[in-house]
Formats: sequence, C-alpha cells, structure tokens
Amino acid sequence: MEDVEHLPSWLLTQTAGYAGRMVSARFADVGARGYHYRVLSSLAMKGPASQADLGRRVGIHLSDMVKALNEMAAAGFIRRVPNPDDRRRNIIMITDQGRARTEQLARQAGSIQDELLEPLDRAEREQLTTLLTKLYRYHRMQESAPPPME
Amino acid sequence: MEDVEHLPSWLLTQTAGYAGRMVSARFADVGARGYHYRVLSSLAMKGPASQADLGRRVGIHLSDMVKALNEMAAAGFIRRVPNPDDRRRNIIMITDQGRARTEQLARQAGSIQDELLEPLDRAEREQLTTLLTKLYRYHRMQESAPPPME
DNA sequence: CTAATCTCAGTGGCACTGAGATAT
DNA sequence: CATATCTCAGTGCCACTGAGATTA
Repeated sequence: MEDVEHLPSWLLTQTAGYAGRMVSARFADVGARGYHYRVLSSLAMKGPASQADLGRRVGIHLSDMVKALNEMAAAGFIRRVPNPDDRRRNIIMITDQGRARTEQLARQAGSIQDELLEPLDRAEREQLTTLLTKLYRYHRMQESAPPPME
Repeated sequence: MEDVEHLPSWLLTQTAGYAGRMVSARFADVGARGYHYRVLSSLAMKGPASQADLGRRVGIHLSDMVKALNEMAAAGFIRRVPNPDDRRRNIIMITDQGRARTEQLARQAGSIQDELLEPLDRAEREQLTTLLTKLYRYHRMQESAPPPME
C-alpha cells in the first residue's frame, strides 16, 4: 500500500494549500480575495475587456466574474462601461484606485514568496518554477483542446 | 509590474487546481471525496485512532472529521468504538469494506499521476517530488511550531 | 477548575451548473 | 433560429470558527 504523502498530486495540493492560505490571509487583511487580484492584474497589464473575455483570460467562471466585479465596482476599483458596438457586452475598465489596489495586492503576494520558498535555495527555486510552469502550460492547453467525445 | 503567472504561489495553486480536479472527478465517480481517502489510508497504514488524533495525523479539522466519519460510517467503511480507558474518545477502526474502498481510491488517485505529470520526464518528476516534499515538510513543521505571539 | 473530546451549525473562498433575460 | 453575453441562485469541496455537552 502506497503512502499518500508520496503522491505528487497530494504534495501539490498540500503545498498549494499552504501557499494559498498565506496569500489569502494577506489579502483578507485588506478586504480582498484571490479573484480580485487575478482580475485587477489582468486589467492592469493587458487592458480592458468584456466580462466573458476577462474570465477566459484569467480562468474565472463567467458567473463568478459577475460577483467579483460587483464587489470591485462597489469598492471603486473597476468601472463597467457599456460597449456601443455590442450592447450585450460591458467593457471593464480599471480605475486609478484599482491600479493602486493592484500594486498593493502585488506587494502582498510577492512578499510571501520568500516565506513560501524558505527551505529551497536559489537553484531549487528556479527548478521548481520551471517544472510548475511546464505543468501549468501543458494542462492549460489540454483544457482548451478538443473535449473527449462521449 | 510583475506577471502573476510567474509567481511560485500562483503556479502552485493553479497546478494544484488541475491535480485536485482530476482526483476529485475520479473520486466523485464512486461517491467519495478527498477527505475520505485521506482518512481511510491513514487508518489502513497507521492503525486505529481517536477522531482528534486522526485529524492531527491527516490535517483535517476536528469538526470536519465528524462529518467525514459520519459519511463513511453510514457507508460501512469505518466503525466508531467507544474507548473504555477514556470515555470522551472514540476509537475509529477501518472495516474490511473500508480497506477495499481504500485500495479502490488509491488506484484511482494513482492512475492520474501519469496524466498529471505527462509533460515531465522521469528525472523531472523526481525533482518535482523532491522539491515539493521539502516544501511540505517545512511548512508542516512550521505549523506546529510556537505560534507568533501577539 | 481547566483541558480535551466530540458534535453541530454556520461562514468563506474557489469552482461549477442551470436558468433566465437580452442582444447578435 | 442558434449563439453569446450578463445576471442570479444554488451546489460541492475544503478549511475554518464558535458554541455546547461530556468526561478527564
């Protein structure tokens, strides 16, 4: 009988749990959550988009996007502007306040990386990042690949 | 402005998300969830325990343990036996059905490892396991370390 | 009295489903 | 007509909080 603790999938979810809790805690301190940071940083770096496109960009479900944007609009971090070319769509724009918020959250997220990777030396950290990037890219691609027919 | 997608914590939670969804899907097919497998495999490998000890062993909150054990007792995978030496405690024992279930779930979990690690070669898989194990052990230790005073 | 155990109810974040209204 | 967008309500899993009853 194999030990669960040696399964890569187990190690991955456990370590991700530690990472996630660290980041969430920092975000919660300022009343934010992961979805906010994902959306804001995408807007700040890649520009405005419709809600659906934004969701596809950052991997957040359309219906969750609605809720997250409601929260961030109420806080003044984003604005919803009607798209004159397609009246089904909104254009989501980041505000100056939103940019400031993005930088605040980026600092918080960045500051925990050292804490998270503490037991690894420089070379190991690069190894880890490389390996995880491979995994991430591969599965992200798989997702958008042809769904297995049934 | 740094890209979120390069942060180790981001990569970790994203890849863990893929891994978690793969495993959950397989478990859901047979009406199980992650907590069940964790508890059952601990019982199978390390023997009976009280609910509190079991929770500490596998990192599941005491109050969640109650619910998970209710589900598994109803399904006949575990039994609660009163501890004669300490009447506050139960002794949680795995049943034969529970052992069979454990093996079933272990097979399902094991079968997705290849799918998960597909883009990595043999050496890379070992690297990843080694790095994640370091991280896991470190943070698990930190947890039980003296809480920061406030 | 304090501390540990077990139970239950509830919360929050993340990811998802389904249904409905509107517009293309 | 089908398709795409936006919205809302609800579900499931994981992790956690708080409260109460029992026993050590």
